[in-house]
Amino acid sequence: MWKFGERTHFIQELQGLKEGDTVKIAGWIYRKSELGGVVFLRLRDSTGVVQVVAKEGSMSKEEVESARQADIESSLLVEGRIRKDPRSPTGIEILASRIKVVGESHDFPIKPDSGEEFLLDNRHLHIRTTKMRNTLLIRKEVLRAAEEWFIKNGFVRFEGPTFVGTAVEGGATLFEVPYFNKKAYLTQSSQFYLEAAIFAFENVYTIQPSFRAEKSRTRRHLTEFWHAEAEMAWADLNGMMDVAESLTRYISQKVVERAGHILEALNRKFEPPDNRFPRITYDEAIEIARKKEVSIEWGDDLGTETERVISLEFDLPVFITKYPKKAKAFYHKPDPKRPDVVLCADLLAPEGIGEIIGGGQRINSEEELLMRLREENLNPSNYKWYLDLRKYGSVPHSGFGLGIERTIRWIAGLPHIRNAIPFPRTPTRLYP
RNA sequence: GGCGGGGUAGCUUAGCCAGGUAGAGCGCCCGGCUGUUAACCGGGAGGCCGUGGGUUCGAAGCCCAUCCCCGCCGCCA
Repeated sequence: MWKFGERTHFIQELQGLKEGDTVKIAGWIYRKSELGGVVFLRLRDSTGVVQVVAKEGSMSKEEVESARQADIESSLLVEGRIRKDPRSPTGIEILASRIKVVGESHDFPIKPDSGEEFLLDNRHLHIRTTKMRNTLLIRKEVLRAAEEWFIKNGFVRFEGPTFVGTAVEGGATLFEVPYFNKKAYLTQSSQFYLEAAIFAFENVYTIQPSFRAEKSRTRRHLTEFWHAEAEMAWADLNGMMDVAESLTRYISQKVVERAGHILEALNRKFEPPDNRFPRITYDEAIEIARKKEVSIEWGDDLGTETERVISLEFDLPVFITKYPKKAKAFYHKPDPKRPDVVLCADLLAPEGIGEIIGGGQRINSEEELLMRLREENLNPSNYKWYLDLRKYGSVPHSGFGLGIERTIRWIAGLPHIRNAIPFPRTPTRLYP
């Protein structure tokens, strides 16, 4: 790890040292307790926490006093000797010979009993706390594992634009932004662009933010969320589910493998799914829901209640396939054997978390696509380039989008999706 | 868009139903303590009870309006 400034060791590296070794460490005051002439500082850096002891004998009275004046989150440079002492929280501590306050901090606002809204207003400071750092380290591993799976499986990374001219899905809510003398929108999915990319690279993926201007005040919605999307040439619905399942399993296994200790620190007992994910049809889902006395009409989209009831029936993530055509967006390919349903699949995470993946097989014939656009009262001229993709060597293809924050929420067991992202954006939150 | 809950000290909140001088814990400030672990002990400061109006001798509490926040449903990842 790169070291800058005067420090000789990261805190994690201290464990291997001998009693009496001289070190210079740098960090922020995590906790402080004073007792007469002794000041105990627990100093945190990005690798851990260690107790620093400031007392007369190894420091002047004035230096001890200046350590006493330093409050929580002050940044310090500490020079001292290693001491092994069972009274220290980690069994090791530093008897300071010099403490330099680099940046003062007075009355740090984040306190143990701070409320949710206060913490969100102070998110720029809250991310320093143990719980937030641990949560964001899980996020890091989820993103890393996702990227890694795609690379290992030969997918080509491809980015769609953030500014777009038209909606991907008719009806979905877009953020409008001024674009010189035109109107532009923030992308809500890169799907269409990935569909263009398969003709060049076959199997492609992207991991980038998507934006939805829905006033959804729930624990599973953000207006800006990170979206891992994949699109595969020649893949049918089952091929798509194989990819989605392999990716999801890989992410959950790698997070446990690399950050299992962090999940433990978050008090999360998480078993990565081992077995093959069940795949049930919409029709079967309706049956299960009705047995659990959820009233639902065939043709309705599955509500949150239905999804929860179904996901609680399985210990594993479960795919629900073949929804009624009218419940899904126009680009889903109707089942040739049964045209009132489409070849789509949603993946529901266990524990009532709900949908983390949505996808399916796309219509690959221009005629069929035009027909569906007209059925949905959409203007084909708005989809000119998308229709073009069906004119020049079209192939069967499928794809899906995975919600990164929803996946993090599931794996880390978070009550709310907003803690799965450093600076959440919701209908009411644009600060900090 | 529909339904429900809530705004009281820097933070977390009690008090509201049954109107009568606004209370606690934490934090903060001062003092004490040479082994603290979210230290402990003593003292202190800090509130137009979201905002505007009404009822009343008297409103944090009742009534009306309004702003803001949170959750659930819908929509979705």
